[in-house]
Amino acid sequence: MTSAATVRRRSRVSKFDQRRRELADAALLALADLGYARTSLRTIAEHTEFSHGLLHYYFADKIDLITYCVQRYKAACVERYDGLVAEASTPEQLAIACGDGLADALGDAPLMHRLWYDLRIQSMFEDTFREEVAEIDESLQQMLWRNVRAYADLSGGTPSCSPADAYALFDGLFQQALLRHLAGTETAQDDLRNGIRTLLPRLID
Amino acid sequence: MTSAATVRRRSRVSKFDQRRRELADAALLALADLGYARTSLRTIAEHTEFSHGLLHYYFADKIDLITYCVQRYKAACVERYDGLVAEASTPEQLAIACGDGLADALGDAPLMHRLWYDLRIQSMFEDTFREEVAEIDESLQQMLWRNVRAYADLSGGTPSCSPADAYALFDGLFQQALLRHLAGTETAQDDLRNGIRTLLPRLID
DNA sequence: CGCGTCTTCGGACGATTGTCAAGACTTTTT
DNA sequence: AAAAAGTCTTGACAATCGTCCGAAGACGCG
Repeated sequence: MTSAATVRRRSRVSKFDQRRRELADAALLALADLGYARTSLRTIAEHTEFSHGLLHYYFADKIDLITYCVQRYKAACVERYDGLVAEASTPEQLAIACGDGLADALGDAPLMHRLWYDLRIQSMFEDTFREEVAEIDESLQQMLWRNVRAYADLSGGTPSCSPADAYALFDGLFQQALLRHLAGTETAQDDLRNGIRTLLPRLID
Repeated sequence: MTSAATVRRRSRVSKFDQRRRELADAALLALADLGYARTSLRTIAEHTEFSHGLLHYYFADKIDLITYCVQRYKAACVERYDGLVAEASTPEQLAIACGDGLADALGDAPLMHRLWYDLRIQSMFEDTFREEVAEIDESLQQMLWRNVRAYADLSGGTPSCSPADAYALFDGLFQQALLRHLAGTETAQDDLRNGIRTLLPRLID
C-alpha cells in the first residue's frame, strides 16, 4: 500500500468517523430534549439535515447509536472536568470554587445532566450501556476526588471517607438540585452552592 | 336514595377501586421488571389474569394508569417507612440501625427502588408525574430527617444541615449502592451500611 | 325467569417504531 | 471518460404501540 493510498484511506475513515460524531451529537441533543424513552430514530434524524435511513448507514442499530452517544458524552465530560480542579490558596476558596463550579454546571446545561441521569438509570435495566456508564461514573468520581484531596491538603487534614462515598454524596446533592431546578425552584442553584461548600469540610478529619 | 342502595353503591365503588389497586400493583411489578421505557399496556396485562382491553375500563389512558401506580407506590413507601424510626439508646446504635435498615431495603427490593429512581427521572421529562414524585420525595425526606433529629438528640447536638441536604446525601449513597448492587458488586450493601453509619455523625454539630 | 347493569374479552384501527433494501447522487479511482 | 466505491434518500416491511368498540359473559334485582 502506497503512502498516498494510506492517507486517502485514513481520510475516508476519518470522514466516516466525523459524520458518526456529527450524528451522535445531534442524537444527544434530541435525547436531552425528550429523554431516552421518547426518542426515536426519526426524531433524531429530524435534529439533523439528513433522512432517517442514513442512521443505519453509520450505525448498526439503535443500541449501537446510543452506545456511541454515551461514549461521546463521556469524552465531553472528561474533557470538560479534567481541568476543573480549581486553583485556590485557602480551603475556603476551594470550597467556594467547587460549589460555584457545580452550580454553574447545573445552570448551564441542566438538560444534559438530566440526560446523564436518565441514561444511568437505563443502564440499570439494559446491560448494553452498563459498562460505558460505569466508566463515566468512575471518571466523575476521580474528578471529584481530586477536589476532595486538594481540599484536604489545603486544610492540612486527610479525607475521612472513600472516593466512592464522596462521589455519592456530591452526586446526591447535585441530582436533588437538578430535580428542583427543573421543577422551577429558583433557589436550587444557591442551595447546591451552599450544600457543596458545607459538605467539603465534613469529609476531612 | 335508600340505605340499601347506598351500601350497594359503596360496595360497587369499593370493588371498582379494589380492582384498580390490583391492576396497579400488577403494573408496578411489570414496571419494576422492565422499566418505564419498555413497559407497554399489553405487557402489563400479561402480569395479570385479564386482557389488555380491561385496562382501559379501569383507567382512562396510560398516563392515568401510571400516575395511579406512582400514588400506590407512594402509599406503600410512606406506610413502610413511617414506623422505621429505629429505637436506640445510643447514637452509635441508631447509626448502625439506620445503616442496616437502608442496606436491608436495598437488598430486599432492589428492583422496586430501581423503578423509583426511574420514575423520578421520568418526572423530569414529563410533568404529569412531577407532583406525585415530589410528594414522595418529600415524605422520604421527612422520614430521613426524623432519623437525623433522633441521632442529634441522642448525641446531644443539633443537625448542622437542612433536611433537603440531609436527604440528598443519604439518597446519593443509596442510589450509588443500588447501581453497584445491580451491577453485581458484592460489597454494595456493606459499603452502604458503612457509608450511612459514618455520614450521620458528620451532619451533627 | 327476564331484564338491566356491570365486567370482561378480543379484535380492530391508525400511528409509530426499528429495520432494511433498492435506487439515485456524489466522489474517487482507473 | 468509464468504472467503482462511497454516501444519501425514499419507500416499504413487519412488529408493536395506545386506543377504541361491539359483543359476550357475569351478576343482581324485579
